[in-house]
Amino acid sequence: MLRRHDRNHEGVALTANDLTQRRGRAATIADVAKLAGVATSTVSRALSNPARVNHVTRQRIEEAVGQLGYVPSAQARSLTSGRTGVVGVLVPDIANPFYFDLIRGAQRQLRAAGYAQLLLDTEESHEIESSMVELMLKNADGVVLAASRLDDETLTAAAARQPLVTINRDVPDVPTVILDTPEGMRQTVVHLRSLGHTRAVFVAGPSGSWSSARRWEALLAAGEELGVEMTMIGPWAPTAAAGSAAADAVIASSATAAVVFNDLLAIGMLGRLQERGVRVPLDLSVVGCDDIFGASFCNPPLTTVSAPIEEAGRVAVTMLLSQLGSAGGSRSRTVLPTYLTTRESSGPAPT
Amino acid sequence: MLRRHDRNHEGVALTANDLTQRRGRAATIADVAKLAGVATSTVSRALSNPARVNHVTRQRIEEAVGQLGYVPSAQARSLTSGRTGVVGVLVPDIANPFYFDLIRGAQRQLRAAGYAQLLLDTEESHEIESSMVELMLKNADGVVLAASRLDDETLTAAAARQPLVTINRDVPDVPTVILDTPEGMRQTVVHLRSLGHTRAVFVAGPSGSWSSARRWEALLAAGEELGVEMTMIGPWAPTAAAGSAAADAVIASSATAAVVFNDLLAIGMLGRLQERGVRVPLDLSVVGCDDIFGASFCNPPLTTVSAPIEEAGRVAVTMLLSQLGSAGGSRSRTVLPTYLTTRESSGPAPT
DNA sequence: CAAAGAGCGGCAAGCGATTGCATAAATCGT
DNA sequence: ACGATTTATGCAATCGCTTGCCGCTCTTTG
Repeated sequence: MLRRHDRNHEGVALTANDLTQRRGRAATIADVAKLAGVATSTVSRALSNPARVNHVTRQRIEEAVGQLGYVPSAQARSLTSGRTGVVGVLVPDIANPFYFDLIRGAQRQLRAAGYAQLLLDTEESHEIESSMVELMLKNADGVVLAASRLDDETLTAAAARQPLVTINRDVPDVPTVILDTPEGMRQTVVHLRSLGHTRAVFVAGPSGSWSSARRWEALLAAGEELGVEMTMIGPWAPTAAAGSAAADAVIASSATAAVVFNDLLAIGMLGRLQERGVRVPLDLSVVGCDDIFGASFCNPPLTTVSAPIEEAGRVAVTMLLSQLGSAGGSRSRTVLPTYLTTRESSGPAPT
Repeated sequence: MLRRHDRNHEGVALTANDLTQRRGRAATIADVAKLAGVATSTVSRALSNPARVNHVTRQRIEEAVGQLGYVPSAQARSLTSGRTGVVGVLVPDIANPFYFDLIRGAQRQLRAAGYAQLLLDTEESHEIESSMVELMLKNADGVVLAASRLDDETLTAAAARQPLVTINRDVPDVPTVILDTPEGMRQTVVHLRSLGHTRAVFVAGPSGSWSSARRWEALLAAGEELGVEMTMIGPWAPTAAAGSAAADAVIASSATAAVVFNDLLAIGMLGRLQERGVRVPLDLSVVGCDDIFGASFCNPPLTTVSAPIEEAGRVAVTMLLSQLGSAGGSRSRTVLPTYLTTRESSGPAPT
């Protein structure tokens, strides 16, 4: 009894003190323990495993937590638990709308699972990406790599050391979610052919891009099969600004249709084409890829290969989390379908 | 001599062992120390304060680091140092293009200073935002709050406890960067008046939005001064989807011009207006706000109030970092200018 | 040549939490 | 009524790293 009384007494004293915001640092678990008159271990348990602690004690602790505005330090916690509660999401360029939806999808899923998203921009750089992946090894529970620039071995090695999922990058032994743009590309060629086009040009993305290479392959194959002569120009950076240069190059070619690496580039081209007096789709058909924000309301609205980007982000995270939970052994390759969305930037080939 | 030899010997043995990736967990500072034959403290210093360690020793340590692929744990490091190297950036909706540039600006500046960006989506929710701010208190070195939904007291209290900068939210004692949209709004009214408009409607944003309220105030004042009758409709969510409903409401009004809370909403309206056969700008002028990605190439290109959003992100981070460095006492309120960018969605009032 | 530095490196005490083990009290079984 | 459980809590080690303080070895210096 006496002891209990003492505790309360002490508690009251502390309360007054602490409610003035304890000049200095934030409350620690020790402060809570002292206020509640228990050991830190009890506080810890009350918070993470309530069943292990007596009803009354827990209540006292909760009250103390409230009074002090105590928030456990994720840092300290992760030190012992080994888990950080953070997942790194690496994208080549946050400003690219393509990644917006991806980021959002990932964020949604992550939030739902109680994880925080550490968003990192690799600035399209191999080196930055590499060092960031290295960093995440110790400082995140897992990594989602969108459109990685790393080579196969590095990727495989990284995946062996930590939970990792790539998006749009297919390497053996590395879990991945793929947007099946080749199928979309095939549909594109079918579409163009049916409109009478026989000479088309592929406006390529960055030279290191896995996606760009895949798209070109698919285009080439479909073109051969369907009788559309495909040529490639590029590479270009996947930005609207690069679109101007690309537009000029397309005009210089003799193609009647341009299949563009992605919508950003395509939208950039649209502006320049208008400047140069090229009417889309009358003089030239333009098909983009990704169906990003903006593709539906640009002028003219862009025919493009639609991809379930947000879903890709969600799925990637889900795969990652399943890796985290059960040690390995879940599906490790997901292919998401894409399809052509025809809008007004494609039309009959000029005669 | 003998001791030194022993160390080397031990080192060699370890090397062979460790190069096989030490089945199990990643290398710690202790592993490096052992391999290099020094104490952990020396390794720590070699890494964070090279001058404090002998040239030769340092080299040996660096070699060990390389062999083991050692990466310091940010968690453990932040435990002692108190700094996490992370800055939380809270935005209401990552999928809103307005925030893209802001995020990018913040990211750039953060990277340059060696910080990581923890991007959090508050989903336009007061509660989520509040709990996230609380979380950041312990788990980040500072917070950037974009378009906060929190009330003044909460914000003031939070700012008193941790480095914090708001964007587009002006509260006494809270460092902030403001996009001076009222000035842009004034310019908008001048522009519309000069085109002959005398009845305009303001399409309001979310009800809790500080920015929306400021814009309306400015519009009202300028309207009164310049002889433009302003009315307000709304509120609407700041999304393209909400634009349809807003468009219908605008059509129902008798206004000849609509000033829209932001571009997302405005772009959404454009589509619906076209559907309803309302020609922009012939029948109705539309002015947006923010000049986001898409505003320049939608149909018609949007007249809008341009704001240096990316710069706002950069400035916010800079202010935050200066708070972190020198304990307080730097400029705490930055106003960034905005101006009207006229494109094709505004024109003479219908007669 | 002894005293005083300067340069280097080690020891050990934390940082804030988690957790296996131990202990004490309460409950149970027979 | 007493040993066996069960329940509730405390103790202390530990996670990986930083840092103040101490001590040893050489140089300088008067």
